Amino acid sequence: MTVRTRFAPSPTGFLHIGGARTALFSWAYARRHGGKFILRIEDTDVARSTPEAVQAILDGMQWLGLAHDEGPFYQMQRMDRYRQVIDEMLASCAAYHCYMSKEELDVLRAEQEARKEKPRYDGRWRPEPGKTLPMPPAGSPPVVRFRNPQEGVVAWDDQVKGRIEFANSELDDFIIARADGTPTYNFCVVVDDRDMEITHVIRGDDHVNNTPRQINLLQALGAPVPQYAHLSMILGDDGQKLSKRHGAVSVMQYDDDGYLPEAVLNYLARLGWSHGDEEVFDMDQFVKWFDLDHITASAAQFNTEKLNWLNAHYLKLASPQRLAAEATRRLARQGVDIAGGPDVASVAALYRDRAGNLNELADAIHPFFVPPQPTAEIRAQHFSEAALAGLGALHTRLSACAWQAAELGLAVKATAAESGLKMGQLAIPLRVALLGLPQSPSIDAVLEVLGRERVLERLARVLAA
RNA sequence: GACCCUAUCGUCUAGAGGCCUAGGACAAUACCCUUUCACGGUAUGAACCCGGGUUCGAAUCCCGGUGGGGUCGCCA
Repeated sequence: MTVRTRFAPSPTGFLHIGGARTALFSWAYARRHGGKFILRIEDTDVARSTPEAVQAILDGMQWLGLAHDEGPFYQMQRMDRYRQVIDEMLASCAAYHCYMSKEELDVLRAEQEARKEKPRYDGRWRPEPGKTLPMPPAGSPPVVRFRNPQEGVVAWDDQVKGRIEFANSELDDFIIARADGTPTYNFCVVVDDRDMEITHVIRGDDHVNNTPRQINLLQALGAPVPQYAHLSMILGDDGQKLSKRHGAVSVMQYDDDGYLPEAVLNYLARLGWSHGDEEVFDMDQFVKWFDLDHITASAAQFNTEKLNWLNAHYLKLASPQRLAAEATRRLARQGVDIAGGPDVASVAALYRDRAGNLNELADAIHPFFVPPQPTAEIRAQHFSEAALAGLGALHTRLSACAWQAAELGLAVKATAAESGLKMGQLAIPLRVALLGLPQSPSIDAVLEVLGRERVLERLARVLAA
Protein backbone atom coordinates (compact mmCIF):
# COMPACT_ATOMS: atom_id res chain seq x y z
CA MET A 1 0.00 0.00 0.00
CA THR A 2 1.31 3.42 -0.92
CA VAL A 3 1.90 5.75 1.97
CA ARG A 4 -0.19 8.89 1.71
CA THR A 5 0.19 11.68 4.26
CA ARG A 6 -1.35 15.10 4.41
CA PHE A 7 -0.80 18.49 5.92
CA ALA A 8 -4.13 20.16 6.60
CA PRO A 9 -3.82 23.69 7.95
CA SER A 10 -6.72 26.04 8.36
CA PRO A 11 -6.01 29.36 6.68
CA THR A 12 -6.67 31.60 9.63
CA GLY A 13 -3.10 32.85 9.97
CA PHE A 14 0.46 32.33 8.85
CA LEU A 15 2.39 29.08 8.91
CA HIS A 16 4.04 29.00 12.32
CA ILE A 17 6.85 26.85 13.63
CA GLY A 18 4.61 24.10 15.00
CA GLY A 19 2.72 23.78 11.75
CA ALA A 20 5.99 23.79 9.87
CA ARG A 21 7.28 20.85 11.88
CA THR A 22 4.06 18.92 11.37
CA ALA A 23 4.35 19.58 7.65
CA LEU A 24 8.02 18.57 7.67
CA PHE A 25 7.34 15.25 9.39
CA SER A 26 4.39 14.43 7.13
CA TRP A 27 6.43 15.35 4.08
CA ALA A 28 9.44 13.34 5.25
CA TYR A 29 7.35 10.29 6.05
CA ALA A 30 5.80 10.26 2.60
CA ARG A 31 9.20 10.78 0.99
CA ARG A 32 10.80 8.12 3.13
CA HIS A 33 8.31 5.55 1.93
CA GLY A 34 8.04 6.66 -1.66
CA GLY A 35 4.53 7.88 -0.99
CA LYS A 36 2.53 11.02 -1.64
CA PHE A 37 2.32 14.17 0.43
CA ILE A 38 -0.98 15.97 0.10
CA LEU A 39 -1.76 19.57 0.97
CA ARG A 40 -5.30 20.29 2.05
CA ILE A 41 -6.62 23.67 3.08
CA GLU A 42 -9.30 23.39 5.74
CA ASP A 43 -11.19 26.57 5.07
CA THR A 44 -14.68 25.69 6.24
CA ASP A 45 -14.56 28.42 8.85
CA VAL A 46 -15.65 31.07 6.41
CA ALA A 47 -15.56 33.82 8.99
CA ARG A 48 -11.90 33.36 9.86
CA SER A 49 -10.35 31.95 6.68
CA THR A 50 -8.67 34.40 4.33
CA PRO A 51 -6.98 34.18 0.94
CA GLU A 52 -4.02 36.02 2.44
CA ALA A 53 -3.58 33.26 4.98
CA VAL A 54 -3.74 30.63 2.25
CA GLN A 55 -0.99 32.49 0.42
CA ALA A 56 1.05 32.88 3.60
CA ILE A 57 0.92 29.12 4.16
CA LEU A 58 1.89 28.42 0.56
CA ASP A 59 4.77 30.90 0.85
CA GLY A 60 6.00 29.31 4.04
CA MET A 61 5.91 25.82 2.55
CA GLN A 62 7.75 27.03 -0.49
CA TRP A 63 10.43 28.80 1.49
CA LEU A 64 11.04 25.60 3.43
CA GLY A 65 11.02 23.58 0.25
CA LEU A 66 8.24 21.24 1.36
CA ALA A 67 6.63 20.45 -1.95
CA HIS A 68 3.31 18.63 -2.01
CA ASP A 69 2.51 15.94 -4.54
CA GLU A 70 -1.23 16.52 -4.63
CA GLY A 71 -3.42 19.51 -3.94
CA PRO A 72 -3.83 21.98 -2.55
CA PHE A 73 -7.38 20.81 -2.05
CA TYR A 74 -9.83 23.28 -0.62
CA GLN A 75 -12.63 21.97 1.55
CA MET A 76 -14.95 24.77 0.51
CA GLN A 77 -14.83 23.30 -2.99
CA ARG A 78 -15.99 19.92 -1.73
CA MET A 79 -19.31 20.95 -0.23
CA ASP A 80 -21.34 18.83 -2.62
CA ARG A 81 -19.40 15.78 -1.62
CA TYR A 82 -19.92 16.45 2.10
CA ARG A 83 -23.66 16.98 1.64
CA GLN A 84 -23.86 13.74 -0.27
CA VAL A 85 -22.24 11.84 2.58
CA ILE A 86 -24.43 13.55 5.14
CA ASP A 87 -27.53 12.53 3.20
CA GLU A 88 -26.29 8.98 3.09
CA MET A 89 -25.70 8.95 6.82
CA LEU A 90 -29.12 10.40 7.47
CA ALA A 91 -30.68 7.78 5.24
CA SER A 92 -28.85 4.96 6.99
CA CYS A 93 -29.61 6.38 10.45
CA ALA A 94 -25.91 6.82 11.15
CA ALA A 95 -26.81 10.46 11.79
CA TYR A 96 -29.93 12.32 12.80
CA HIS A 97 -31.50 15.76 12.95
CA CYS A 98 -31.33 17.62 16.23
CA TYR A 99 -33.51 20.63 16.89
CA MET A 100 -32.01 21.69 20.16
CA SER A 101 -31.27 25.41 20.06
CA LYS A 102 -27.99 27.00 21.05
CA GLU A 103 -29.75 28.56 24.01
CA GLU A 104 -31.00 25.22 25.21
CA LEU A 105 -27.51 23.81 24.80
CA ASP A 106 -26.04 26.63 26.85
CA VAL A 107 -28.48 25.91 29.64
CA LEU A 108 -27.61 22.22 29.54
CA ARG A 109 -23.87 22.92 29.67
CA ALA A 110 -24.28 25.34 32.54
CA GLU A 111 -26.18 22.73 34.50
CA GLN A 112 -23.60 20.07 33.80
CA GLU A 113 -20.77 22.33 34.81
CA ALA A 114 -22.59 23.27 37.99
CA ARG A 115 -22.73 19.56 38.75
CA LYS A 116 -18.99 19.33 37.84
CA GLU A 117 -19.74 17.03 34.97
CA LYS A 118 -18.12 17.01 31.57
CA PRO A 119 -20.37 19.22 29.41
CA ARG A 120 -21.91 17.29 26.56
CA TYR A 121 -25.00 16.78 24.49
CA ASP A 122 -27.56 14.61 26.23
CA GLY A 123 -28.93 12.84 23.19
CA ARG A 124 -32.46 14.17 23.52
CA TRP A 125 -33.08 14.03 19.76
CA ARG A 126 -31.28 10.77 19.24
CA PRO A 127 -33.71 8.26 17.79
CA GLU A 128 -33.95 4.98 19.67
CA PRO A 129 -36.27 2.04 19.23
CA GLY A 130 -39.36 2.68 21.32
CA LYS A 131 -38.39 6.26 22.12
CA THR A 132 -40.79 9.08 21.35
CA LEU A 133 -39.06 12.16 20.02
CA PRO A 134 -40.41 15.66 20.69
CA MET A 135 -42.21 17.52 17.90
CA PRO A 136 -39.69 19.45 15.76
CA PRO A 137 -40.20 23.14 16.42
CA ALA A 138 -41.42 25.06 13.40
CA GLY A 139 -39.12 27.48 11.65
CA SER A 140 -35.84 26.41 13.21
CA PRO A 141 -33.60 24.34 10.96
CA PRO A 142 -31.93 21.38 12.66
CA VAL A 143 -28.29 20.47 12.90
CA VAL A 144 -27.16 16.99 11.98
CA ARG A 145 -25.56 14.90 14.70
CA PHE A 146 -23.52 11.74 14.40
CA ARG A 147 -24.94 8.75 16.16
CA ASN A 148 -21.88 7.84 18.19
CA PRO A 149 -21.73 4.36 19.72
CA GLN A 150 -22.70 4.49 23.39
CA GLU A 151 -20.85 1.48 24.63
CA GLY A 152 -17.43 -0.05 24.35
CA VAL A 153 -14.15 1.69 23.70
CA VAL A 154 -12.44 3.26 20.72
CA ALA A 155 -8.74 2.61 20.66
CA TRP A 156 -5.80 3.03 18.37
CA ASP A 157 -2.09 2.44 18.50
CA ASP A 158 -0.75 5.91 18.23
CA GLN A 159 2.57 5.84 16.41
CA VAL A 160 4.16 8.20 18.89
CA LYS A 161 2.18 7.85 22.10
CA GLY A 162 1.36 4.18 22.06
CA ARG A 163 -2.08 2.70 22.66
CA ILE A 164 -4.78 5.21 23.51
CA GLU A 165 -8.26 4.23 24.54
CA PHE A 166 -11.42 6.23 25.03
CA ALA A 167 -14.66 4.93 26.44
CA ASN A 168 -17.51 5.68 24.06
CA SER A 169 -19.47 6.78 27.09
CA GLU A 170 -17.13 9.77 27.23
CA LEU A 171 -18.12 10.86 23.75
CA ASP A 172 -21.32 12.59 22.78
CA ASP A 173 -23.23 12.83 19.51
CA PHE A 174 -21.26 15.64 17.92
CA ILE A 175 -22.56 17.89 15.20
CA ILE A 176 -21.49 17.05 11.66
CA ALA A 177 -23.57 19.68 9.88
CA ARG A 178 -24.59 23.08 11.15
CA ALA A 179 -28.10 24.47 10.96
CA ASP A 180 -27.12 26.24 7.74
CA GLY A 181 -26.14 22.92 6.25
CA THR A 182 -22.38 23.44 6.23
CA PRO A 183 -20.35 20.50 7.49
CA THR A 184 -18.07 20.74 10.52
CA TYR A 185 -14.42 19.97 11.04
CA ASN A 186 -14.42 16.40 12.35
CA PHE A 187 -16.75 15.37 9.58
CA CYS A 188 -14.83 17.03 6.74
CA VAL A 189 -11.57 15.58 7.95
CA VAL A 190 -13.00 12.10 7.91
CA VAL A 191 -14.55 12.38 4.48
CA ASP A 192 -11.36 13.88 3.09
CA ASP A 193 -9.02 11.44 4.73
CA ARG A 194 -11.09 8.66 3.29
CA ASP A 195 -11.51 10.13 -0.18
CA MET A 196 -7.85 11.08 -0.38
CA GLU A 197 -6.92 7.63 0.87
CA ILE A 198 -4.72 8.97 3.64
CA THR A 199 -2.78 6.16 5.28
CA HIS A 200 -0.93 8.10 7.98
CA VAL A 201 -2.31 11.07 9.83
CA ILE A 202 0.56 13.02 11.37
CA ARG A 203 -0.71 16.04 13.27
CA GLY A 204 -0.49 18.02 16.49
CA ASP A 205 -1.52 16.29 19.69
CA ASP A 206 -4.25 18.83 20.28
CA HIS A 207 -6.14 16.47 17.96
CA VAL A 208 -5.86 13.43 20.20
CA ASN A 209 -9.32 14.08 21.56
CA ASN A 210 -10.79 14.29 18.06
CA THR A 211 -9.34 10.98 17.04
CA PRO A 212 -11.88 8.67 18.72
CA ARG A 213 -14.72 10.63 17.14
CA GLN A 214 -13.08 10.45 13.74
CA ILE A 215 -12.46 6.74 14.10
CA ASN A 216 -16.11 6.14 15.01
CA LEU A 217 -17.18 8.17 12.02
CA LEU A 218 -14.82 6.33 9.72
CA GLN A 219 -16.18 3.04 10.96
CA ALA A 220 -19.77 4.18 10.52
CA LEU A 221 -18.83 4.97 6.94
CA GLY A 222 -17.20 1.58 6.51
CA ALA A 223 -13.90 3.31 5.74
CA PRO A 224 -10.45 2.06 6.70
CA VAL A 225 -8.85 3.69 9.74
CA PRO A 226 -5.46 5.27 9.01
CA GLN A 227 -2.47 5.17 11.32
CA TYR A 228 -2.26 8.15 13.64
CA ALA A 229 0.86 9.87 14.93
CA HIS A 230 0.29 12.73 17.31
CA LEU A 231 3.12 15.19 17.71
CA SER A 232 3.44 16.94 21.01
CA MET A 233 3.56 20.67 21.00
CA ILE A 234 6.45 23.06 20.71
CA LEU A 235 6.82 25.47 23.61
CA GLY A 236 8.34 28.91 23.33
CA ASP A 237 11.91 29.75 24.26
CA ASP A 238 10.64 30.67 27.71
CA GLY A 239 8.86 27.35 28.21
CA GLN A 240 5.49 28.99 27.73
CA LYS A 241 2.89 27.82 25.30
CA LEU A 242 3.16 29.44 21.90
CA SER A 243 0.14 31.43 20.87
CA LYS A 244 -0.75 34.23 18.52
CA ARG A 245 -0.40 36.59 21.43
CA HIS A 246 2.76 35.04 22.74
CA GLY A 247 5.76 34.14 20.65
CA ALA A 248 4.20 32.40 17.67
CA VAL A 249 5.72 33.84 14.54
CA SER A 250 5.47 33.08 10.86
CA VAL A 251 8.18 30.91 9.36
CA MET A 252 8.67 33.80 6.96
CA GLN A 253 9.81 35.84 9.93
CA TYR A 254 12.82 33.53 10.06
CA ASP A 255 13.63 34.60 6.54
CA ASP A 256 13.39 38.23 7.58
CA ASP A 257 15.56 37.49 10.59
CA GLY A 258 18.32 36.11 8.43
CA TYR A 259 17.89 32.38 8.87
CA LEU A 260 18.59 29.92 6.10
CA PRO A 261 15.73 27.49 5.42
CA GLU A 262 18.05 24.49 5.71
CA ALA A 263 18.99 25.61 9.22
CA VAL A 264 15.36 25.94 10.25
CA LEU A 265 14.57 22.56 8.72
CA ASN A 266 17.50 20.83 10.43
CA TYR A 267 16.56 22.43 13.72
CA LEU A 268 12.92 21.43 13.42
CA ALA A 269 13.84 17.88 12.44
CA ARG A 270 15.76 17.51 15.69
CA LEU A 271 13.04 19.06 17.78
CA GLY A 272 11.05 16.05 18.86
CA TRP A 273 12.81 13.49 16.72
CA SER A 274 16.28 12.00 16.88
CA HIS A 275 18.60 9.58 15.22
CA GLY A 276 21.14 8.61 17.87
CA ASP A 277 23.70 11.36 18.30
CA GLU A 278 23.18 12.93 14.88
CA GLU A 279 22.67 16.66 15.02
CA VAL A 280 23.60 18.11 11.66
CA PHE A 281 22.12 16.67 8.50
CA ASP A 282 20.43 17.80 5.33
CA MET A 283 16.97 16.85 4.15
CA ASP A 284 18.18 14.02 1.92
CA GLN A 285 19.75 12.41 4.93
CA PHE A 286 16.73 13.21 7.08
CA VAL A 287 14.38 11.53 4.65
CA LYS A 288 16.53 8.40 4.70
CA TRP A 289 16.49 8.28 8.49
CA PHE A 290 13.08 9.56 9.40
CA ASP A 291 10.74 7.24 11.23
CA LEU A 292 7.83 7.52 13.61
CA ASP A 293 9.46 5.36 16.29
CA HIS A 294 11.93 8.02 17.33
CA ILE A 295 9.53 10.88 17.80
CA THR A 296 9.44 12.19 21.36
CA ALA A 297 6.15 11.91 23.16
CA SER A 298 6.61 14.93 25.40
CA ALA A 299 6.54 18.63 24.59
CA ALA A 300 9.72 20.36 23.46
CA GLN A 301 10.93 23.83 24.22
CA PHE A 302 12.17 25.89 21.30
CA ASN A 303 15.80 26.90 21.71
CA THR A 304 16.83 29.89 19.62
CA GLU A 305 20.48 29.50 20.66
CA LYS A 306 20.69 26.12 19.01
CA LEU A 307 18.92 27.35 15.91
CA ASN A 308 21.45 30.19 15.77
CA TRP A 309 24.30 27.72 15.97
CA LEU A 310 22.87 25.63 13.14
CA ASN A 311 22.28 28.75 11.10
CA ALA A 312 25.90 29.84 11.54
CA HIS A 313 26.93 26.35 10.53
CA TYR A 314 24.93 26.43 7.30
CA LEU A 315 26.14 29.94 6.58
CA LYS A 316 29.69 28.56 6.49
CA LEU A 317 28.58 26.02 3.93
CA ALA A 318 26.67 28.41 1.69
CA SER A 319 28.25 29.55 -1.56
CA PRO A 320 29.57 33.13 -1.67
CA GLN A 321 27.27 33.74 -4.63
CA ARG A 322 24.20 32.76 -2.69
CA LEU A 323 25.28 34.81 0.32
CA ALA A 324 26.00 37.76 -1.96
CA ALA A 325 22.50 37.57 -3.39
CA GLU A 326 20.95 37.43 0.08
CA ALA A 327 23.10 40.25 1.40
CA THR A 328 22.41 42.39 -1.65
CA ARG A 329 18.69 41.91 -1.16
CA ARG A 330 18.96 42.95 2.46
CA LEU A 331 21.22 45.92 1.74
CA ALA A 332 18.85 47.11 -0.97
CA ARG A 333 16.11 47.09 1.62
CA GLN A 334 18.23 49.54 3.61
CA GLY A 335 18.73 51.67 0.53
CA VAL A 336 22.32 50.60 -0.02
CA ASP A 337 23.31 50.21 -3.64
CA ILE A 338 26.19 47.83 -4.28
CA ALA A 339 26.92 49.11 -7.78
CA GLY A 340 30.44 50.43 -8.15
CA GLY A 341 31.65 48.67 -5.02
CA PRO A 342 33.89 45.65 -4.55
CA ASP A 343 32.78 42.18 -5.57
CA VAL A 344 29.97 41.26 -3.17
CA ALA A 345 30.66 37.55 -3.28
CA SER A 346 34.29 38.14 -2.32
CA VAL A 347 33.23 40.31 0.59
CA ALA A 348 30.62 37.73 1.63
CA ALA A 349 33.27 35.02 1.57
CA LEU A 350 35.23 37.05 4.10
CA TYR A 351 32.34 37.06 6.52
CA ARG A 352 30.51 33.78 6.14
CA ASP A 353 32.49 32.16 8.95
CA ARG A 354 31.86 35.09 11.24
CA ALA A 355 28.22 35.98 10.74
CA GLY A 356 25.46 34.30 12.71
CA ASN A 357 22.76 35.16 10.23
CA LEU A 358 22.18 36.89 6.93
CA ASN A 359 21.32 40.22 8.49
CA GLU A 360 24.58 40.25 10.38
CA LEU A 361 26.28 39.34 7.15
CA ALA A 362 24.64 42.27 5.39
CA ASP A 363 25.63 44.58 8.23
CA ALA A 364 29.23 43.39 8.01
CA ILE A 365 29.31 43.91 4.27
CA HIS A 366 27.74 47.34 4.48
CA PRO A 367 30.93 49.41 5.13
CA PHE A 368 32.59 47.96 2.05
CA PHE A 369 30.04 49.87 0.00
CA VAL A 370 29.58 52.95 2.11
CA PRO A 371 32.82 54.68 3.19
CA PRO A 372 33.00 55.20 6.93
CA GLN A 373 32.68 58.61 8.48
CA PRO A 374 34.55 58.32 11.77
CA THR A 375 33.21 60.53 14.53
CA ALA A 376 35.50 62.86 16.46
CA GLU A 377 35.39 60.42 19.31
CA ILE A 378 36.52 57.53 17.17
CA ARG A 379 39.25 59.62 15.59
CA ALA A 380 40.54 60.65 19.00
CA GLN A 381 40.48 57.06 20.13
CA HIS A 382 42.21 55.43 17.17
CA PHE A 383 44.12 58.04 15.21
CA SER A 384 47.04 59.06 17.40
CA GLU A 385 49.95 61.01 15.91
CA ALA A 386 51.92 57.80 15.64
CA ALA A 387 49.06 55.94 14.05
CA LEU A 388 48.46 58.66 11.48
CA ALA A 389 52.14 58.67 10.64
CA GLY A 390 51.96 54.92 10.13
CA LEU A 391 48.89 55.22 7.95
CA GLY A 392 50.64 57.89 5.90
CA ALA A 393 53.61 55.62 5.33
CA LEU A 394 51.25 52.81 4.48
CA HIS A 395 49.45 54.94 1.92
CA THR A 396 52.74 55.50 0.14
CA ARG A 397 53.75 51.89 0.27
CA LEU A 398 50.39 50.55 -0.85
CA SER A 399 50.35 52.85 -3.85
CA ALA A 400 53.06 50.72 -5.31
CA CYS A 401 52.22 47.34 -3.82
CA ALA A 402 51.14 44.30 -5.78
CA TRP A 403 47.45 43.93 -4.95
CA GLN A 404 47.43 40.45 -3.55
CA ALA A 405 46.75 39.41 0.04
CA ALA A 406 50.17 37.95 0.82
CA GLU A 407 51.98 41.00 -0.53
CA LEU A 408 49.59 43.34 1.24
CA GLY A 409 50.09 41.56 4.53
CA LEU A 410 53.85 41.94 4.19
CA ALA A 411 53.42 45.59 3.34
CA VAL A 412 51.44 46.26 6.49
CA LYS A 413 53.95 44.35 8.63
CA ALA A 414 56.89 46.18 7.10
CA THR A 415 55.22 49.54 7.58
CA ALA A 416 54.47 48.76 11.20
CA ALA A 417 58.08 47.77 11.81
CA GLU A 418 59.44 50.88 10.12
CA SER A 419 57.09 53.12 12.04
CA GLY A 420 57.96 51.52 15.35
CA LEU A 421 54.42 50.27 15.79
CA LYS A 422 53.21 46.88 16.87
CA MET A 423 51.07 45.13 14.32
CA GLY A 424 47.92 45.89 16.26
CA GLN A 425 48.86 49.54 16.62
CA LEU A 426 48.76 49.92 12.89
CA ALA A 427 46.22 47.29 11.87
CA ILE A 428 43.48 48.60 14.13
CA PRO A 429 43.67 52.23 13.03
CA LEU A 430 43.80 50.88 9.48
CA ARG A 431 40.58 48.95 10.04
CA VAL A 432 38.94 52.03 11.45
CA ALA A 433 40.12 54.09 8.50
CA LEU A 434 38.89 51.58 5.96
CA LEU A 435 35.70 50.24 7.52
CA GLY A 436 35.00 52.42 10.53
CA LEU A 437 35.38 49.48 12.87
CA PRO A 438 38.30 48.34 15.04
CA GLN A 439 37.71 44.72 14.16
CA SER A 440 37.43 42.95 10.85
CA PRO A 441 38.62 39.79 9.14
CA SER A 442 42.32 39.42 8.44
CA ILE A 443 43.52 42.85 7.34
CA ASP A 444 45.35 41.63 4.24
CA ALA A 445 42.18 39.97 2.99
CA VAL A 446 40.19 43.12 3.65
CA LEU A 447 42.70 45.19 1.69
CA GLU A 448 42.67 42.78 -1.21
CA VAL A 449 38.91 42.64 -1.48
CA LEU A 450 38.33 46.36 -0.97
CA GLY A 451 40.68 47.15 -3.83
CA ARG A 452 43.54 49.56 -4.30
CA GLU A 453 41.48 52.53 -5.38
CA ARG A 454 39.05 52.42 -2.48
CA VAL A 455 41.79 51.68 0.06
CA LEU A 456 43.94 54.62 -1.02
CA GLU A 457 40.94 56.89 -1.23
CA ARG A 458 39.75 56.02 2.26
CA LEU A 459 43.25 56.36 3.70
CA ALA A 460 43.71 59.72 2.04
CA ARG A 461 40.45 60.90 3.45
CA VAL A 462 41.53 60.08 7.02
CA LEU A 463 44.97 61.62 6.51
CA ALA A 464 43.46 64.79 5.11
CA ALA A 465 41.06 65.38 7.95
C1' G B 1 -14.24 19.37 37.36
C1' A B 2 -14.08 15.07 33.76
C1' C B 3 -11.30 12.64 30.08
C1' C B 4 -6.65 12.04 27.58
C1' C B 5 -1.32 12.75 27.19
C1' U B 6 3.41 13.50 29.47
C1' A B 7 8.12 13.50 32.96
C1' U B 8 16.76 11.99 31.71
C1' C B 9 21.86 17.93 32.43
C1' G B 10 19.43 25.17 31.95
C1' U B 11 17.61 23.45 26.65
C1' C B 12 17.10 19.56 22.53
C1' U B 13 17.91 14.58 23.23
C1' A B 14 20.52 9.05 23.33
C1' G B 15 18.75 5.12 26.22
C1' A B 16 13.89 -1.10 24.22
C1' G B 17 16.25 -4.76 32.22
C1' G B 18 22.78 -5.77 33.04
C1' C B 19 26.86 -2.52 27.55
C1' C B 20 25.17 3.60 32.39
C1' U B 21 30.73 5.47 36.81
C1' A B 22 23.93 7.74 32.23
C1' G B 23 26.29 9.33 26.01
C1' G B 24 25.89 13.50 22.24
C1' A B 25 24.55 18.58 20.88
C1' C B 26 23.33 23.88 22.13
C1' A B 27 24.32 27.16 26.04
C1' A B 28 27.98 28.11 30.26
C1' U B 29 33.15 28.17 32.15
C1' A B 30 38.56 27.68 31.32
C1' C B 31 42.58 27.23 28.14
C1' C B 32 44.82 27.11 23.08
C1' C B 33 44.99 29.44 18.12
C1' U B 34 45.27 34.76 16.53
C1' U B 35 47.45 41.69 14.03
C1' U B 36 41.66 42.76 16.11
C1' C B 37 36.71 40.49 16.37
C1' A B 38 34.89 36.12 15.20
C1' C B 39 35.59 31.06 13.56
C1' G B 40 38.02 26.71 15.09
C1' G B 41 40.33 23.26 18.73
C1' U B 42 40.81 21.09 23.74
C1' A B 43 38.97 20.54 28.57
C1' U B 44 35.48 21.16 32.80
C1' G B 45 30.90 21.54 35.47
C1' A B 46 25.76 19.99 34.74
C1' A B 47 20.27 15.29 34.67
C1' C B 48 17.25 9.83 35.35
C1' C B 49 10.38 14.13 39.59
C1' C B 50 8.85 11.40 44.30
C1' G B 51 7.10 6.81 46.70
C1' G B 52 5.99 1.79 46.39
C1' G B 53 6.36 -2.83 43.74
C1' U B 54 8.31 -6.82 39.94
C1' U B 55 13.44 -8.73 39.29
C1' C B 56 19.64 -11.58 41.07
C1' G B 57 19.61 -6.61 38.71
C1' A B 58 15.35 -0.80 36.91
C1' A B 59 16.68 5.59 33.84
C1' U B 60 14.28 1.45 31.32
C1' C B 61 8.49 -2.80 33.38
C1' C B 62 3.87 -2.13 36.84
C1' C B 63 0.98 0.87 40.46
C1' G B 64 0.21 5.43 43.14
C1' G B 65 1.44 10.52 43.99
C1' U B 66 3.17 15.19 42.29
C1' G B 67 4.41 18.58 38.42
C1' G B 68 3.49 20.03 33.26
C1' G B 69 0.24 19.95 28.97
C1' G B 70 -4.09 19.04 25.84
C1' U B 71 -9.47 18.61 25.13
C1' C B 72 -14.38 19.26 26.69
C1' G B 73 -17.74 24.82 20.32
C1' C B 74 -23.29 24.86 15.19
C1' C B 75 -13.64 26.75 15.67
C1' A B 76 -10.22 24.07 13.15
